[in-house]
Amino acid sequence: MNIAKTYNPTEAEEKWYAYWLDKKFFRSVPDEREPYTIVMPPPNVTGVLHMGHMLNNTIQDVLIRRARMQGKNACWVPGTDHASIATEAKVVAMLKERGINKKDISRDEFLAYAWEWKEKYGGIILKQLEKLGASCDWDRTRFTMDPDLSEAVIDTFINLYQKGYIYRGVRMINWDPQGKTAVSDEEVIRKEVHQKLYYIRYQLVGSTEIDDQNNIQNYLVIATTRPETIMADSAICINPHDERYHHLKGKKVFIPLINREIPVIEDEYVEMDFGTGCLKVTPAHDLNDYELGQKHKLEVIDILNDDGTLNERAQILIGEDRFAARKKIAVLLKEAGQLEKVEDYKSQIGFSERTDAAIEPKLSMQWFCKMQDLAKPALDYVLNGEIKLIPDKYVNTYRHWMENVKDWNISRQLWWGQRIPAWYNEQQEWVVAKTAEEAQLKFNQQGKTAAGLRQEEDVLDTWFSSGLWPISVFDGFKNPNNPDINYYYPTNDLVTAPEILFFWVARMIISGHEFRGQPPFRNVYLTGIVRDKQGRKMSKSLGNSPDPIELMKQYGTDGVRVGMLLSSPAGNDLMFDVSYCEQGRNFANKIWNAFKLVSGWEIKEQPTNTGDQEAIKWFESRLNQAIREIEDHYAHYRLSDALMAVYKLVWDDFCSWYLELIKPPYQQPISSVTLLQTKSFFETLLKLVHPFMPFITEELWHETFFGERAERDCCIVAPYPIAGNIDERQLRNFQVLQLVISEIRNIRNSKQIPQKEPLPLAIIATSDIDYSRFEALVQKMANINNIQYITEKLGGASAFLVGVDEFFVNIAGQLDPESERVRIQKDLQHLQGFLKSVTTKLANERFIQNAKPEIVQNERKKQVDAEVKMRILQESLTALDHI
RNA sequence: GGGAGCUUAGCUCAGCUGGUUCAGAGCAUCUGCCUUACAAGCAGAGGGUCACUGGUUCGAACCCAGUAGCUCCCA
Repeated sequence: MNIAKTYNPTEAEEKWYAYWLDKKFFRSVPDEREPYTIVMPPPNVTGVLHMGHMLNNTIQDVLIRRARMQGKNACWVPGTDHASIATEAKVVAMLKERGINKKDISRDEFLAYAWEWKEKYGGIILKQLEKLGASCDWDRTRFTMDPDLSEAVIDTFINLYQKGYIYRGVRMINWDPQGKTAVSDEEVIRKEVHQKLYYIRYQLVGSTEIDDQNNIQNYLVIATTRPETIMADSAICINPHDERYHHLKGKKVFIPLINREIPVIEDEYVEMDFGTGCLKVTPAHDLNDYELGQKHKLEVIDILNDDGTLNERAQILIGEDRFAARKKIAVLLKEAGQLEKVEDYKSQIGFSERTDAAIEPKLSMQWFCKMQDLAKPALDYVLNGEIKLIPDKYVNTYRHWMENVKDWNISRQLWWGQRIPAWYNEQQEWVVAKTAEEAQLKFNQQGKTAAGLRQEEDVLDTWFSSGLWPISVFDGFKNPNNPDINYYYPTNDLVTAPEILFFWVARMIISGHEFRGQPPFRNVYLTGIVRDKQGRKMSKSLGNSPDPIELMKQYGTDGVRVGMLLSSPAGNDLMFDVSYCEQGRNFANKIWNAFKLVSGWEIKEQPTNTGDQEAIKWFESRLNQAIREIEDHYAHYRLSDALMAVYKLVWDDFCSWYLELIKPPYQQPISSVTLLQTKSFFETLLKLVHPFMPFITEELWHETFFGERAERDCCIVAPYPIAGNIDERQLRNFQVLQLVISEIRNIRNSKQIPQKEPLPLAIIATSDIDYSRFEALVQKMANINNIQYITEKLGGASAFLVGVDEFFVNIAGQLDPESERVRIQKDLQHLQGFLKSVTTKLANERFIQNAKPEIVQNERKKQVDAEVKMRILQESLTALDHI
């Protein structure tokens, strides 16, 4: 048999991925089988594969491959999303490099460049997923801006508008002055920032006042982190209960530098112990102030331009950037004697997820989606278990969010994306319509002019389109009754990150309910965040993320997949370290070598011997037992546990025990019956391993050792193993046998007896185990040359106890009675403690009364067992005295 | 400030409905082996006050309360 010494992943990976594609194993079309569907969370079209994708897509591939092998019609839909802000930023950057300014070109020209960019770079991440072995149905690849999907977005917008969910309004929004667009609350990242708190004097209008200390008080002091916004102040607010400021009630003050008059108002909103207790109210530039302003009907003065510079309403520092203005105004205030002091101050500031610019609260006309009514049924799906979150600790988080949901700002001041289907006339009146013609018609119907018709400039938030993903990928909007959507929807599992539970998952559930009356999926598996060894999130800026493609080159794709999964329980962060991949690679190598061993055996037509029979009988049961365990792990989405169970089954049970048990002596043939059995075991193992390690399993599957394979006889579609009968007695006997062998090896080890030197074994068997059937196995595994059954203790031998049977290894004078005694006494002591705890328990009446009968029964059995063992050990101790 | 969660071996994590002296796995470590499948390996071994303090219970890693430390989400 000509087989390489170690497994060569690269070759196998290319070969089999191409083969699978060629044979269309990933392709899914509706048929009579049970469907199993996953829609891939569409990665950002600007993205390149990172460790998070690796984890996420490995999990999806494991699930989909297992389902496929289980005979389900497995469909995994891949795709990308158009990522408005990120892509637009990339395109703007590309144009800049070519010397083109976005301002100088038309929307259509810009979009042409954007599509050019998308065609060129947009497919990278999907190609990379192929390397990972992702068995997606690539024929179904979708992009959120594909014509059909875009149309679905537009239709949905119109539909929601007609139902009254979408409205237009001036709101305080999160403005990204760098991206020059609004971003949703979820796209704002809060960070703690060191700032300064400026204490500024506002001169009172008119009379002077005398304070408690008889000082003339002709000003008040406010504390703010944003002195550059004082020009936008509409009022000063005090708490009505604040006795320090009763004298200010009904007064007016001058804004420093510009000397505009503003009133002092009262509201309990003001915290008396924060700052000075006087709050400047700036409705245009702070959310809370805006609400306060609404309540008190204050003037709204917006002094900022879209790019974050001050406008003419500021009166001073016009054209300066907000941060430059802050520094300058501090100087101006100081010069004017209005700056009392400056303190250091730490606070949370929002930053744009995309551009990292400090978010500016800004009043703006935006499109909103009312969420409260939509959220209700979406919450219920999760609360009543129709959709399961895994792990379920996220149910609470989800509920909290859904119960306190705020209206969703769906408009973005960008060009790349689906343009909002709203139309304005020259009067700034507007209608919602799919086309210009329809808009015109609508204006006319309303008796309004359609003159100067122009479409809304803004596009819709990307999440608006990805929220439709599970329906739109199956064309469920235009053709709500098409065979695909009817067959695949609702999908089964969604695998995604907890960070986008609300961004995305909640919105898919909302759309699912709204447009199909059904949830989009049954289970949401939330993966953790991939972190580095020190627990830091992997990021480009830290440079602590390994390149996945490099990793796969180095450890093999199978190795990396195993590495990713080994320590990633659902919802828990994964402290990634390459050593996991190493472990994965080693596992691949182990399987490879096991195959090398088995495939190299000479066969002889001869009956199996007893040892082989027992080993086969045992492994068969062990295998079935393991299959059940693995099933249970899968059923609970404990993928790393399922993998570990497979790992141990292959490495420990199959390689370390089974193969060693049946391994013929050097250059001796093996019985054909045993080999046939082993071959079948091996195939079963390959199938169990396949979802985790698709490549090496497929490679070995086609080795001629397993016989000729038909063209479509591949591991990827081989029927997934189903657990058969388990012979409990055989498993128990083997546990004893393994302990015996282990004890003998231990004696050999501690006594420094060479491996090659055979030893004799004597047994006092009082249990019901028929050791004669296992003689050959013990001899082989522990290098025993002679087994005797005795009834009297064997003096001068090293003795040990397994269960209630006693074993003696004659180590020819090497026995050290003293250390034996110590060992036995240690055992005895242990048993004494054990027995004591059992007997006190049994002596306790309340235990007998309260504990379940089987527990009591078990305690009695423990008592008897311990007593028997102690008697035997005691006898051994006296026997030692007679040497 | 509000909410959720975590703390078990050197590391990463299991431990379901309290019931073996229940403390477990993988990796790492140590010892001995180049034994014809595999040194990317084989055979053994050591290692923990289950964060802390109380309580409930016949019985607590598990239930309850408090304390400390950490993480995440929201404001």
